[in-house]
Amino acid sequence: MSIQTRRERERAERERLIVTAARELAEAEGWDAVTTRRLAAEIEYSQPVLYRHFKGKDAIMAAVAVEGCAELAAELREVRAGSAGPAEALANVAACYAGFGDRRPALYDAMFTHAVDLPFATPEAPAPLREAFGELRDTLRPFAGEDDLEVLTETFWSALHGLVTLMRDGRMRREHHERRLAVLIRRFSN
Amino acid sequence: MSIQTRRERERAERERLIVTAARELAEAEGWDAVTTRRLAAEIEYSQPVLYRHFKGKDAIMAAVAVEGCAELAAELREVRAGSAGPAEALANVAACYAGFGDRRPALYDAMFTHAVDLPFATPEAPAPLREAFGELRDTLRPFAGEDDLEVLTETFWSALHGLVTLMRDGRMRREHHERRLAVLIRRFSN
DNA sequence: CAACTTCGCTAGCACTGCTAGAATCGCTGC
DNA sequence: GCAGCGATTCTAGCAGTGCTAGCGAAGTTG
Repeated sequence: MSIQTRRERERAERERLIVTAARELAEAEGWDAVTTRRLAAEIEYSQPVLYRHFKGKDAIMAAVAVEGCAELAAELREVRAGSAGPAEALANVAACYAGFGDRRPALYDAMFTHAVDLPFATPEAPAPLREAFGELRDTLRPFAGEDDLEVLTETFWSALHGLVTLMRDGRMRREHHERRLAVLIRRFSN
Repeated sequence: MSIQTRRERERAERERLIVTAARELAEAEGWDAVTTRRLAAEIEYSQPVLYRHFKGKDAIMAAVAVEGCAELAAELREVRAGSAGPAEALANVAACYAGFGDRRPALYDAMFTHAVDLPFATPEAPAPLREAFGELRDTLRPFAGEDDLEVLTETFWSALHGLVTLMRDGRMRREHHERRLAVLIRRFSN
């Protein structure tokens, strides 16, 4: 069985190599720069190798997206844990989310902008996605009041998502970002 | 001057023809189907003609986006005018905005998702964009309280934008849409 | 009616995601 | 140690993309 396992290990390693290369290339030069040729050159294999691991470019992006969600979830968790009280947690988590989207636009796009056939709002969604959403939900729990927590979280998430994307594409003035965040938090914290 | 004006008129007509064809094709089959070849065939000219009118495909999308904004502004204005009181106006305008995005996904994408080099949050922004934003602003004015109206409007817009895009791409459950809208409106109406 | 200007078209470039089939590698049994 | 065999990787190519150089055919002007 040794040969078999070694092959599987190598295969898994190369799969990670692909995802990592795709992600780094995207973060450095944007997704437009991530062509199958370029990516193949980066991992020092030929193009068809990519297709032995993933169904296509979109599947690679989906893998990157899952990785990104895991990272986002970790960042949110840390920030939430380091906050003194629900109000501070809400503000910190919101700022953290927005900062993440702003700091890693390509990664954020793969996660939440690019149309990708990942199951999202279902039990079959990859764990990292559910964890990231769970962080938001736990942060909002103290502020739910009579609202359904799940629905409230989706709404708050929507607002954060809008803030990130509209600002990043230059549709809203960057210099108002902090004030918009403040407004959002104030409106959602009672 | 007659020949000159006739030529300009013909040129303007063809420009409208291009924009209309692009828009209809996009709404019918999505932006992926709007290739320069396909579009050229649709208007019964050859490809290079497109480039005598627009710098490239993005510029055509931008023109479609401006048209879409004019339409959105008109819809919002009508709905707002037909509302009895600020609270109803807020609910109606929000629902109208979301409905617009959901009903015309391709058009909405050109306006607010696709990266396009239109000036947005500046005085030089095309009138339709400013009008659409103005409708939102006027709707929110009664609820500004101590918040800056411009900032508040941007924040509310972000939330609506997030609701539309995240739901449309399947990242949030469609069946919660009404409840999310209700939560958003309640949180922003005091 | 000839010269000219303007304009749209044909043909083609460099690139994209993706894939069939050849070639090469490493493992296996003799 | 080596021939044969499978699995795997590569070469080469397809059909499509946005975009453009330069030719040819109009319509316009003297």
